[in-house]
Amino acid sequence: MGAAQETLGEEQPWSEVSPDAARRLLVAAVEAFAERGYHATTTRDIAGRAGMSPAALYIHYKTKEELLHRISRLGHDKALDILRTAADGEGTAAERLSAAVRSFVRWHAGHHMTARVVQYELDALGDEHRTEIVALRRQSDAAVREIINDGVRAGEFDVPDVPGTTLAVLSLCIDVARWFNVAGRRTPDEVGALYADLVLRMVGASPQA
Amino acid sequence: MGAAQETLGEEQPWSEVSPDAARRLLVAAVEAFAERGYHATTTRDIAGRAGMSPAALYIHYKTKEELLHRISRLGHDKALDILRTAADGEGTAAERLSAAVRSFVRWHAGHHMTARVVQYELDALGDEHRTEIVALRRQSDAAVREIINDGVRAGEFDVPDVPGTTLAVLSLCIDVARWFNVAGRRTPDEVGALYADLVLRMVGASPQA
DNA sequence: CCTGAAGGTGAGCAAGCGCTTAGGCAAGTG
DNA sequence: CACTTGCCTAAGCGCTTGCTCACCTTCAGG
Repeated sequence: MGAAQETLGEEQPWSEVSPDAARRLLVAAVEAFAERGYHATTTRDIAGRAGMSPAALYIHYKTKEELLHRISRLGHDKALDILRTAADGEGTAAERLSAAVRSFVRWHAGHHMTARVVQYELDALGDEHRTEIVALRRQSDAAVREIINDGVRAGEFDVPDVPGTTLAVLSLCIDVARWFNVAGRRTPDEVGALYADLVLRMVGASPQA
Repeated sequence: MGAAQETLGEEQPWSEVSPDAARRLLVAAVEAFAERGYHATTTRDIAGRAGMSPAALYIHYKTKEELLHRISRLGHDKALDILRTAADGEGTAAERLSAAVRSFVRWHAGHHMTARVVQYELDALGDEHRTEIVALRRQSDAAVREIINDGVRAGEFDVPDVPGTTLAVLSLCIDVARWFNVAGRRTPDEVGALYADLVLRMVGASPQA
């Protein structure tokens, strides 16, 4: 029940965050936000999980909202990077779409705590921070739509409604963060494989691309 | 920005809730919870939207959590009713699955405020109330799995992983409540039709069932 | 050995929270 | 008429919240 066990699925070291105390606070915040939601989490809880006094938080972050923003920004950067890598990769549209869904889903399952905060606490952000993040999300949407459009143009896919299908594919992947449970029966890899297959069916790709 | 405009998409009268003051409070709570989340909503806000003093809330509901529970219970009852009606209906498995997805999605889009509260504020419930609601959700899962199993048995569907696909179908539909926007380009009917088609593809039904 | 920056603490403030209480008013009943 | 009942409010209690402030410790550089 402690932080250590809960974090097993999240081997990511958040290595880009320094100094060490700031990273420990950020990791603690991810856990707390994921478990109870942003608004139900107190700054005392975050500081306590990081083994510090409540005041220590404000040495490294101006406000509680800035902590959320940092998490959201890093998470969206990572998510967008995953999708762009797949979109810009080699291979047929089906192969790239499959790879995109597989790695995107694997990230959402393997880092489901981070992903939950990233995907479901968007409107806890302040106005400026939210518009910044929304811009990143539009880029994610564009990356997926790009692959699907390629597939349609190449005759690989049969998609009557490209924007709608793009939305559905992303929605399907994102919602993994809501239901995925480390104690469940499926590994992130298995869910990724299942979802890649389902998405190829959604776009009408010939089976087993 | 007032309550009236926001509620346009939700013509549902919550007719099962009486007396009138209790219903007004419940509608106000749905709006507030959907916009800001359960924890970020204050009892003063709810009472204010209903045109009452903060104390009036406690004449009709014991706690703020009881309000959430009532909303969640009514919403889950409605959602389960939609799925069971489709599952128990006439026609091929493809027709029943299509009808289930279409009406389930239409409800999530048309009542997206209620649905958002119902689907995304589950762990704000107290322990007892949550287990009660989780039981209802398992029944929803069973209803969808039943249709898919029927289709597989009849040779209509090609589904390698029935539990996983069931989960994905429900997940896809539920997430509509997160992104659907009344100001957006799509009507609930259009989203329902699109999603019914996508789901039939996911289960490998022959096109246009 | 002194100094100043960096990183931490304990105590606590102002504001806002969920919820309670005492009491008021209108309608229905003997 | 008196009295009860149902619904509502004004005031406010006890507590928690995000955040601040005065102060302490550690340690590198001159």
